[in-house]
Amino acid sequence: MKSKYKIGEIAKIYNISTDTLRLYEKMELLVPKRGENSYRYYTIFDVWKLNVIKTMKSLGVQLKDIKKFLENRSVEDEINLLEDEFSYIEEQIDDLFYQKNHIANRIEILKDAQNFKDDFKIFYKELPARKVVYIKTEITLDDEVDLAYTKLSNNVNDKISFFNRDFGMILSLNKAKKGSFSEYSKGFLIIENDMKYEDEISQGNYMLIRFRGPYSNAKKAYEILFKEIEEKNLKTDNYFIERYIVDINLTDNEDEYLTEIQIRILN
Amino acid sequence: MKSKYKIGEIAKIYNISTDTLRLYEKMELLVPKRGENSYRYYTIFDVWKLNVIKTMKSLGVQLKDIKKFLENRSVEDEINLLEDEFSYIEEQIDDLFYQKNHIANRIEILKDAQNFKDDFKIFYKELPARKVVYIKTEITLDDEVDLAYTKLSNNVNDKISFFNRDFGMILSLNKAKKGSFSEYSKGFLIIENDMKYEDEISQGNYMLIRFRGPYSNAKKAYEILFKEIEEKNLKTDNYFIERYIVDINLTDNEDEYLTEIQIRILN
DNA sequence: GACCCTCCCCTTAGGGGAGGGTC
DNA sequence: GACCCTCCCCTTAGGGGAGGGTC
Repeated sequence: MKSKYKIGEIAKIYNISTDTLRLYEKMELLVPKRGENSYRYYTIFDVWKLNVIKTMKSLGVQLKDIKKFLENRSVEDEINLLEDEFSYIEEQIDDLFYQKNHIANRIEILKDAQNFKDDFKIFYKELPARKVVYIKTEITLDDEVDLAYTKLSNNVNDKISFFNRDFGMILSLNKAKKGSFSEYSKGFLIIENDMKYEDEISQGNYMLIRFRGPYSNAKKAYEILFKEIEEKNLKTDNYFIERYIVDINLTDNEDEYLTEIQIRILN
Repeated sequence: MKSKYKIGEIAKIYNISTDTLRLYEKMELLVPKRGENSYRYYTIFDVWKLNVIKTMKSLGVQLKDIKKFLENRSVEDEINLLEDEFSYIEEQIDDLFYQKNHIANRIEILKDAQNFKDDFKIFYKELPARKVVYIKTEITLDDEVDLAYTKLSNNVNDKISFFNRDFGMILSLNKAKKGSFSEYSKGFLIIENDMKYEDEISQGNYMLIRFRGPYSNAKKAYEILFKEIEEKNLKTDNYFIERYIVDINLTDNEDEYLTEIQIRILN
C-alpha cells in the first residue's frame, strides 16, 4: 500500500493542476506533509479532504468558505449548505429561463428585420392590445430619447435591456402634419404580461409602414401615410406610433435601421 | 437640452459606479470627451454605447469581447451573438437541473441519516435492482478505498462527486465469518439510470442493519447478522454489501458515521 | 459640501514561466 | 528525462481609499 502520494500523482487522479494543489496549501486548505527533499507528500486523509473541496467548489462555494466549513463539519452543516445551494440553483434556473425567452424573442425580431423587403409599402394588420409604460418627461430631441428610455427601464425592471426592449414613441397627428417629426409627445416601452403597466395601446385594425435607413426617411413615410388616409378617406386615431426595430443600439450601419409607423383605423 | 453628462450623472442613471465608468475608459470601451477641468463629459452617443455594454455584460460577455463587438456591429453579428448565448444558456439550465436533483437526493439521504434511531436493529426490505460500476483494483486496506473511489468516479463522469455518490463495498461471507472485515473484494458505486453501468446488484428481499459510529462497530453488526441467519436458518447470497451513508467525507465527528450492511435472503 | 480628478493597492482561483534541485 | 521546488508576474471587473482640485 502506498501511504503517500506526490503532488503530480494527486493532480492526475483528481484531474486538477499541481498549481492548484500548491495554492490550496498556501491558503491552508490542504496542507500536505513534506519530505526531506521538501517534496509534498499527500496522505489518504488529504485525499478525503480533497474530495470535499472538489465537490464544494463544483457547488460554487468560495475557497475561504470551504476552509471554514472543513474546520468543523457535521451532517447538520452539510444539510444547511445543500439547502442554501438548492435555493440558489432554483433562482439561477428562473433567471436563465427569463433570459432564454427574451433572447428567443429578440432573435425572431432581428431575423424578421433582416428579411424585410417591403420598404415604404403600406400594409394593414390587426394588432392586439399592448401593455406599455410611458416615459414621463416630455421629450423634444432625438438625443434625449435613449436617455429617457434608460431612465425608464431602470425604474421598471433591472432586466429590461436594449436587447429585449420594444421601444417606441407616440407622435401627434397634428405635429406630423406640420412636419415636425422630432417633436414627440410620449415615449413608451412595451412590456411583458407579468409586469406592472401604465396603459394599453388599443387593439384594433392598424395601417402600418416600415422603412429602412436613417430616421430622416420618416418624412417620406409620413407623406405616403397621409396620402393613403386622404385618398381612402380613412378615420384614424389622432396619433402615430413609431417603433424602432433596428436602431443605433443594434448596428453601426444606418442603412440597416428599421423603423415602423403605425396608426389605428377607426372606420 | 443637456448635451453632456458628468460621470456621476451617468452612473446614477445606469446604476453603476463611477469606478466602472473610469475602467471602461481605461479599457477604451467607452471614452468620453474631457472638459478643460479634465472632467469626463458623456454625450448621448456614449449613452447608446453604454446601453449595449450593459446588455452584453448581462449576457456574460467579457469586456474585451464587447469592445471588439462594438467596433463593427451589424444585425448579423447581433443574431450570431444571441444564438451563441441561447445555446450557452440552455447548457447552463441542463447543468443546473442535474445538480438540483442530486442535491435534493443528497438532502433526503442526510435527513434520513440524521433521524435514524434503530442502531444495530435488523430490518427486512424489498430492494430494487441497482446499477453499479465496480472499482477494478483489489482493495485490501481501508485507506485505499477512497482513492480508488476517486479514480473510479473520474473515469465514469465528472459530475459524480462525493455529495451525490452512493458508494459501497462488497464483502464475501467467508471473509466476514473469519472476522476480516477490512479485506474487501470489490468496491462499487451506484449510478444513475442514464449512465453506463457494468453490473446490477440483484433486486430481492434483503436483511439490513445499520449502525452509527466508527467502522470498528462493524464487528458487532456482523455478529448480530450471523446470529439471525443461524437462528432463522436463512439461505443468503454469499456476500454482504456495505453502504457508507455518512462517513469521513461528510463529517468530522466519527459518532455521526452511519453504515448499512445488506444481505439478500434467498428462501 | 458635493462632486471630480489621479494614482495605488486589493480581491478570486489559478496559469505560465524562470531558474534550479531530485528520482 | 520526468518530476519537484520556489519565486514572480498576469488575468477579470471592478471596490476602496488617499490626497488634491472644482462647482
